Amino acid sequence: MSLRHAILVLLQDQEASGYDLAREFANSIGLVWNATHQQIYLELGKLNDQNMVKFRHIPQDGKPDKKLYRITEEGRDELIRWLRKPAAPPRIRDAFMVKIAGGALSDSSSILRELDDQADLRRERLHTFEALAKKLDEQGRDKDLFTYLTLRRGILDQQAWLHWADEVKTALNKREILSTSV
Amino acid sequence: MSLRHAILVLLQDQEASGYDLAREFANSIGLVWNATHQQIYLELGKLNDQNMVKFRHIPQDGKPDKKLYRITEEGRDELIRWLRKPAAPPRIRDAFMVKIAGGALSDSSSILRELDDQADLRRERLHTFEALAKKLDEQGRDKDLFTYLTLRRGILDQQAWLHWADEVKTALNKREILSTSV
DNA sequence: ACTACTTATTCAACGGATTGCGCAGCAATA
DNA sequence: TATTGCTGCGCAATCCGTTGAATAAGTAGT
Repeated sequence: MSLRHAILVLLQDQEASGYDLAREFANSIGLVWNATHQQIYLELGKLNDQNMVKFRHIPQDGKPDKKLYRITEEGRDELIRWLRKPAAPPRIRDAFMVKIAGGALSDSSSILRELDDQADLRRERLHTFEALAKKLDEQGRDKDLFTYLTLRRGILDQQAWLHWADEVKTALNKREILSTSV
Repeated sequence: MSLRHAILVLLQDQEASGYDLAREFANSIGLVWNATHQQIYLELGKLNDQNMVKFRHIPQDGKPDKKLYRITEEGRDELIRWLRKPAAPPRIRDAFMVKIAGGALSDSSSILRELDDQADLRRERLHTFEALAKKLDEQGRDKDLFTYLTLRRGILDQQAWLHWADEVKTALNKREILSTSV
């Protein structure tokens, strides 16, 4: 229910087009909430219908025209109202973990292979988050404290995941050795 | 796309009714995938239409009748096929984190209040997970290794979250002091 | 010259998920 | 006695999200 609110948060700082927002969802906010461009354009349409945002048409040459959206008073009110009431706990839907839970059916080797792939992804994310956090830290992080804290969340999350992956590896290896030695 | 597979994983070990499954989704598997009873009954219906599961009707007295589902050959094949192909990365949708990212609008006190509420929840979960993991460990965890590893994932996740919460608290307190001393 | 990518928006179809409701009887508690 | 809670199943409306595609013009690379 709160793609709308994520959008309103982004529009808080600056006027932006749907395309701009889509890029931010692929980066910064994507850490915390993700959405495709189709969803974003749709939601912007609804927000506009409800007068939470308004836009102006910007003709461009060389590039297609765009619509620059900005948040309205109503939008800001709605956002503040939403911020005040407690957030619903995130619903967890992790397909890879379902595989682990049902792991007795797979063979260890295929689990380990996928684990490594996922670990590569996580490690990559970890590095980009760390680089961004470091940059913020050098600029004095108080200015963008909340961006910094969001990044920290991402960093700790990846680290915990990678740590877990190590546990899985050692557990599966130990098991492999036991079963082959019998 | 894989509520169905989570259900098949559960039906792997034992015959179960929709109600039983709903309870497991609230506990064990819920750690990793959650679903309401409506979704589960609906999905069981579809799985039955596709011959992935079959059921027998159990009349009960004192309690309403129930349908005990079990997995079929086709169901097991489908599950194995699914296990073989790589899982899509989970999409992140954390409303509370959206609030943090847009935290500049809220006052620190309301953020801290909600942070504490969430932390209570996480701490509670941590304890139940730890208790379950300990129990499994004592029974020799190799039998239920994958359940154990799933629990470990939950434990590390809660710990990382709580650690992050501490960071947020100290950061916001420091900031509070700075702003009030000026 | 051809391919691929970037900027920019939108539509249509489908499937997944949520919300809300309804039925039904038993057990326990206030 | 009234209310709440547990066991058990299901339907319908709506909303949210995904997939796939179309359009259009510029730029960068092989």
